[in-house]
Amino acid sequence: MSGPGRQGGADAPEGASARRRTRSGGPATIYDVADLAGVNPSTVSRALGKPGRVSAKTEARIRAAAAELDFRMNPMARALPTGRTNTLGLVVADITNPMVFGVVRGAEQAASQAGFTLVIAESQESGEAEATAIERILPGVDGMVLATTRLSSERIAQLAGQKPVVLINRAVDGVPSVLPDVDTGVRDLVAHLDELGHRTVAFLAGPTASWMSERRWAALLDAAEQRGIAIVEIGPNAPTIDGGREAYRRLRASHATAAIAYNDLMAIGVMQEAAAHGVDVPGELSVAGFDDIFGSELIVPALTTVRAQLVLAGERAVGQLLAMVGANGHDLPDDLLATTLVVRGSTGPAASA
Amino acid sequence: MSGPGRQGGADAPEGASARRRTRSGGPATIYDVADLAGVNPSTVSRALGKPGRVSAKTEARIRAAAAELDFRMNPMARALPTGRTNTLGLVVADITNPMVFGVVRGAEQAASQAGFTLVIAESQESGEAEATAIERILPGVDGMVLATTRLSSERIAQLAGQKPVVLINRAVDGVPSVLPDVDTGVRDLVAHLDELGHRTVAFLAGPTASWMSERRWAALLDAAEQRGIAIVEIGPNAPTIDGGREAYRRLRASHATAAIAYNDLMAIGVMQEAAAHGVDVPGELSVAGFDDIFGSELIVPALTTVRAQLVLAGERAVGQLLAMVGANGHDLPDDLLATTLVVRGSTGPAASA
DNA sequence: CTGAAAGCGCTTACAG
DNA sequence: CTGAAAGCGCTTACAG
Repeated sequence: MSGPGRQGGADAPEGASARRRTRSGGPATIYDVADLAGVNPSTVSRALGKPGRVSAKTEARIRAAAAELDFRMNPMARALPTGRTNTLGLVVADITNPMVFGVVRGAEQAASQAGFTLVIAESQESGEAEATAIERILPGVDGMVLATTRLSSERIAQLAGQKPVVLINRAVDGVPSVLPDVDTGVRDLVAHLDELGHRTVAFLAGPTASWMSERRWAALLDAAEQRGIAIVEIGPNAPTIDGGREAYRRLRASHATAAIAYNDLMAIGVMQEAAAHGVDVPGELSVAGFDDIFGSELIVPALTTVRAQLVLAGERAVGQLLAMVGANGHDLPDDLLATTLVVRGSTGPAASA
Repeated sequence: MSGPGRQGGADAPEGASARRRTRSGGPATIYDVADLAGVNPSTVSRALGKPGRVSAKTEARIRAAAAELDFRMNPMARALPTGRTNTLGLVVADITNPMVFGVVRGAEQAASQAGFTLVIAESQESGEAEATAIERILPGVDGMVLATTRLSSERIAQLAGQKPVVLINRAVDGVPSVLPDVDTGVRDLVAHLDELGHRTVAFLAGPTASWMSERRWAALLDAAEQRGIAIVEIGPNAPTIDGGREAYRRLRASHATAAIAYNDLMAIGVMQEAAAHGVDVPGELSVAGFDDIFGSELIVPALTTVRAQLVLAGERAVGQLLAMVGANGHDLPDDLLATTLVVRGSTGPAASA
């Protein structure tokens, strides 16, 4: 009634007029394009598939016909004979964890830039759910990146035997992975606490199945030993704000003057619980985390943390994957991702014992 | 060397022994299953496709064979004859905006619960990029949800003509959408500010193409007029922390005693800039936002905001979509999603003029 | 450079 | 209830 549209007459959108010339009335296929261009369907396939395998003028005619018909290659049909779907899978533990945002963004960008589609699945921190999600996604992808997976090494190796797999924050023999340089960041963090006079610190571990939690713990153990600092591990805990809150009591019972949480979410939980108990951070308790997620800078005091390059991790992981599926000639650096200690307000001089 | 595995002998994993019985050496197909079960491939298809169309004993035999061969239906092959991919698309403006996390999670859960795969694409706040992303994703999905799209209504209507489309935070004639009850939340927020004595407030708008920014502004205009409160719109602005920071100067120039930002991210930016200028929130300036994202509660003072039900929005959107593609019998409520004013520390009595 | 044919792994009328 | 056949929209040797 009001405004243009609805008419569908002379100036109808391309889509509408294009549809008329179609065999089935549905979207155009290479047969429709072939008809319009006056060539064999196989020639259309070649012209649109890889460039330069068809004479320039034929290709031009075909492209014109394709444009006119608003032709779009059917990815399912293409996948059948080739076995390649042009789709990559990304499975993350908890899509709600700010830590994964960076990974997802990096992965999505790298994938779409290469003309690949990204399918995403969430494991919800459960090995069961993760296995199911992978099962569902596997047949439709050319490869997948597993970020902070909770799967067993055996299962991962088995998956990697079926399709290209790249790991983020997890190492398994024979499976490529993108890993941060944990040691450097941890060493800096422990040095920082040492300088502040902390003699006993606690590590609030993540979930049992978290490889990265163990990795961080191992690095902390080394660094603390070297400096003669007492260190204890408390956990396992859920890698969430609530997990941090729940660990608070045991943390205080340990009499540690500084807490290092498996990730920023847990560190934030500890700070909230401290505030609820009237315990000053960093006056009475220093708190540090890992990752530097959105929010770590907002909380007061702002959180001291070991920053990870999450977007880069996502990018590199799909870069690797693309190389493995033969879709990419990029040179792939396989060094560890640098890690940075970001000192903010949540760490301070050790409370006098 | 160390530990089990590598042998591939008698106790080899299912996958390995299964692969032997396969025609091509690759993954099993229905033909392999048919051979093993001694039936026609079409019977395998029926048995595994829809239940109860094959005799119980045949079905049992087929399932056993399928399990033995570790058979997984090839989704591409299935999609070709049926035209259905069992995949849904989700396109979001900025995957890095905490506001989308909830949507993604809700969508992913609803989709996977229905046995659907979720493909995700990011438009990066650009209509161009969004169009490209949609183009790339469209042929492979049964339908898509567009969250906070920047596309024109015409383009959206056209898309909706090709495949099922459900909108989140956007209304277009004839296209189903999941929308929050903006008016209620806004009314409560304005009442709250009125009670605190604010006589002039500013709205920091989002991007030009944001339907929701206009919607919120319209509701604010109504509510402010009714209460005789002066209101001005400042913008457009990027819907980010930086966007909020950049709007700060114009905000202060307006002499408004309270700022309502298009979203929480912008509100946080305003608060950061206020802090940088030594302006006390809420003593000298009240600030409020929309959505209640992760982080709004962490910042100090905590942010007063109009909470949206993001996870629910994601769930409902794919619920709708599933119904449209005929994959779901759920009854679909189409009421507006309730909105809640969450009063926290960032709003207080109006600074005396 | 281009055509004609076979095949990718399923589904679905059509018979029986 | 089950088989045999055709077809979904592409790609890719194989000829010419």
